[in-house]
Amino acid sequence: MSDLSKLRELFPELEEELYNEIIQVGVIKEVPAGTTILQVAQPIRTVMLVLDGVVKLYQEDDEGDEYFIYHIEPGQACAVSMVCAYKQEKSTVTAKSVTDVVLLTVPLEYMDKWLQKYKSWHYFVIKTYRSRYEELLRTVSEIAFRNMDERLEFYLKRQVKQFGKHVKLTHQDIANDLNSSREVISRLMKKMEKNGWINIHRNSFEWIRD
Amino acid sequence: MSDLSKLRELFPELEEELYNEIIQVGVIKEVPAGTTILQVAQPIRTVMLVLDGVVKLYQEDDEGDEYFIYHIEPGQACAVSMVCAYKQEKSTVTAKSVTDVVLLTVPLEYMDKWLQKYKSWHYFVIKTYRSRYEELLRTVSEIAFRNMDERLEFYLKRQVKQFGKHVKLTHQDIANDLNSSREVISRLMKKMEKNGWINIHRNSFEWIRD
DNA sequence: CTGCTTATGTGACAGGTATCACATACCATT
DNA sequence: AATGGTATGTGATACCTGTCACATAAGCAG
Repeated sequence: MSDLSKLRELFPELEEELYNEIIQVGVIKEVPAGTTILQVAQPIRTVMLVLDGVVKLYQEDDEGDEYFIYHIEPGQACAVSMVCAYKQEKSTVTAKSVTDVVLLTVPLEYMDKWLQKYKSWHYFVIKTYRSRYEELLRTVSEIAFRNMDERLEFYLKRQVKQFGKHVKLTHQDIANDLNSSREVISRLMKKMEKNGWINIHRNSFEWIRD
Repeated sequence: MSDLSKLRELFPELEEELYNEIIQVGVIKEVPAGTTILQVAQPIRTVMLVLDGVVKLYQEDDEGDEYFIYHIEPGQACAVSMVCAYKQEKSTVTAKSVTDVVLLTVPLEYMDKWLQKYKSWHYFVIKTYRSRYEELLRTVSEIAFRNMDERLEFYLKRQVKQFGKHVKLTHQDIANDLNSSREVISRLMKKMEKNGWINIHRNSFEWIRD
């Protein structure tokens, strides 16, 4: 399949002329699983569209602790790379490929140019911010109000939704994403297994409820 | 001062024709301090621009617990009321007037109409989302990584920045905003007073450091 | 099969914070 | 000045979760 038709399929809301521009100036990047794609601390000079694979976004603090925020899927753009275009705050957001990923990177100057030129791009940018804003609100609510067991459940469900009932993550991975510790996660997951919610395997778990 | 010139002053980036439209279709609402202005749970049919006073945005959960997110000042719009235009998720965001507030409310249908018609409105909407998105990221980072003493410091500094060195809030108010309890806040503030950061008064405190 | 590496299980303990109980202090009103 | 209502101070206690120590189990390489 050509890049053009793939773009059309993944981003169906854009204008025909814009597809052509994207193809012309965009650079396809293939990134293996586990690569750090961007960090807010470093100035970013490109906007990224995800064509294939899953990218994970998380906050990182000074001591290297992480907190999982959300996934970016094919057909979505990285709101952070759009934010970075402008002023840079201290918050250290990091994007990492969870699977092998295919990105389309566009130099930042086109971001503004296209905002001037294409209505569809405008809507796309607004849509991206809007949905990410909502997602962040939900995350705030989770951390602010819920205990670890509830947050773990919410987290696991998100992973299952993204990757299917059989999710390949160690307890340590999960603990990192929730800024918790392995032992806590192991204990809570054991409890979930006893309650018949999941099966625990080595390096993975399986959601067997709902 | 006329509404028009006030608009121009507060929202200097908009187009002349748009100012006129806003004046024509917008409704000025004066809201006393302490009023709940919007809740995501209820469908919202207007976009709100703040002309005067301070609006506070916070998350609320089922049991009525709150978590302070950010302030909306004159010259800013409520990103939530823009989000609400579209799909509605479970998260219950509430906006409340902290001081007496003057709002300009615009029926939601103009949101889209103006996006079609005015470039400046597009930029304004994007700017609003972008800055709120950044703010939310910082909030996530605070709750995820910091203990109550650090979050309290961050919170108090924001209040000081917004209202000046002398802030009128009881310990109970603060505890509500941070989803903590009065006793905890009292103890931590006592410690801050001992360290020479603040003076504690009845119903208020005073920032005396930095 | 054996041993090595990594993942998971589990008890003991510690620190942070929520909760309860109650004391004290401040302010407005009479 | 006395009273009542509200705000603040403070100890005791309990729960949640992070940490340490170590045991057990699963998979891989030889």
